[in-house]
Amino acid sequence: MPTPYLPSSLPLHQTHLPSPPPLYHQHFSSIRTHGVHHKKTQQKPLLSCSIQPRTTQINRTAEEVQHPEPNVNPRRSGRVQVRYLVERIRTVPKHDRPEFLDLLMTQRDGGIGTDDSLDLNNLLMALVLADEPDLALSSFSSMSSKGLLVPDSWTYSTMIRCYCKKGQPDEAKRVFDHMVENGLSPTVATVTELSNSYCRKGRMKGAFEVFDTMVRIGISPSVQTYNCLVKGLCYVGRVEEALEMLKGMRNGPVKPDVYTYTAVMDGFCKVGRSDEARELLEEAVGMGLSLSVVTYNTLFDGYCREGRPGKGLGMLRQMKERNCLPDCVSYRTLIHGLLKWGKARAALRVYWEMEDSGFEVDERMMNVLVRGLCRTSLKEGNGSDLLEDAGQLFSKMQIQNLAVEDDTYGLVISLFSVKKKSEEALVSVRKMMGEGFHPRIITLEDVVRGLCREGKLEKALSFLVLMEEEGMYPRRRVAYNILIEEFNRQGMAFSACNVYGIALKRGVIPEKKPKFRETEKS
DNA sequence: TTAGGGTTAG
Repeated sequence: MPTPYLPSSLPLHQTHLPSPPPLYHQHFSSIRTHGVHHKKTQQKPLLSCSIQPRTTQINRTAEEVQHPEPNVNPRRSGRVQVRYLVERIRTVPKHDRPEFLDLLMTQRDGGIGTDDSLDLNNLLMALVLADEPDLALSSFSSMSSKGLLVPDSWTYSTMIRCYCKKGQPDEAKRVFDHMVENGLSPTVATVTELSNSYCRKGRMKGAFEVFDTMVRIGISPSVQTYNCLVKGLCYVGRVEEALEMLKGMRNGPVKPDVYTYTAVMDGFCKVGRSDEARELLEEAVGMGLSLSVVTYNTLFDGYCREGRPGKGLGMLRQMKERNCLPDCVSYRTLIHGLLKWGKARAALRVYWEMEDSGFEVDERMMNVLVRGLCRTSLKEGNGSDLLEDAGQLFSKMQIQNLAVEDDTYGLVISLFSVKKKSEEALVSVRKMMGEGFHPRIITLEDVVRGLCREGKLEKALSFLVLMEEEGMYPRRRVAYNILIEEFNRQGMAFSACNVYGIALKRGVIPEKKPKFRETEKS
């Protein structure tokens, strides 16, 4: 397949410059209107002509009417024009954008309604910024093939960005090589992006090739360039090499910064070497770097993964002492980690702290937290004091209109049932079903058992019948057994008989039989 | 000239 960045009609010879012919260059920076156009427009280059005031323009498109001009005054300055174009592109629905571009390019004023010419490089850049790399590439092809645009350094850099954004480093590399062959020098940012595009795919060979080329052609790598490589090495598990690179940087001209340290630390954390990551953190402090919250968060995650969330908790204190404020991610990471390792109480304390610090706790987090509290409380048995906390959070979710997930409902209902709060359990079952969830059988059995334990046998029975009618009860026999057993235990043999009869009537033969005591039998 | 590159969670 031909690559769109080099259309066959592209006047390549003209780009073989170190320095372009003067006349050409004149056009280059402003209008980029080359090739032969319609006779009518030859006097005025297609895209650079000035136009009449906007009021006299009759043929305004529907889009223009619908979307009033952004309040920007486009001047020739590239930055302003790019920003203006980005805003305009964003006002157009995605599927209308190709058509909108055609319009922009065919309108005599370049569609920007001012005296300024439309700089096609700006347009391409605007497309990239509006997250339209494909459109930028196809526009580039058609511009080139129509002879409207002869690419310069900036055009190529924009193309490189497009391909990187699309996750196509090889395509980007081809543009880069083409630039190098033609003596055009991309900036260090562009080359870094290219190298990073390889890193993100774990293709370190490609990344280092780009790095070598940049050094060869005299572009000095920046700290960002190194950081991308460091991160790439970690990504493919080559953490030792990443560490070596960091050490090399300490003695080299480009010193490591907090990003470098964080990247290597993350690498170590991801392979279960959080303690070494911690050592790096201290080393960074020793170098006078001021740590970011991300650095700490990385370590929190590492400790939590390793099953040592308590270590993370200690670091939370330390970071505050060092005047680094925790953020949402810090709290979320720790809460998740603590819950994962069964430290529900500690998680709850972190949650309170998070709330006190003014952070919003999202739906998912609340669900996870409530479930964690319920699980721990159920495990701890009767002595557990967590029911109250779980209940409080659960009602808070409802007050705040946060969606309760079905598993959360299930655990809360079980906990209510076990803790002799059957009425609450019933309310929640109703609510859960009202939201279209189907309680699990085990949940329903917990409810029945709970009602029995509280002596609400009639209620248990009618609950059972109701659930059956709702089609919720495939394992009915178990529930009837629970009821019969409970009636037996309480010496209510006639009620047990009653249940047994109902079960039979409904086509279930319970394993448990009503038990009459001696006195009752006689 | 103009834009643009690097760090954290589930």
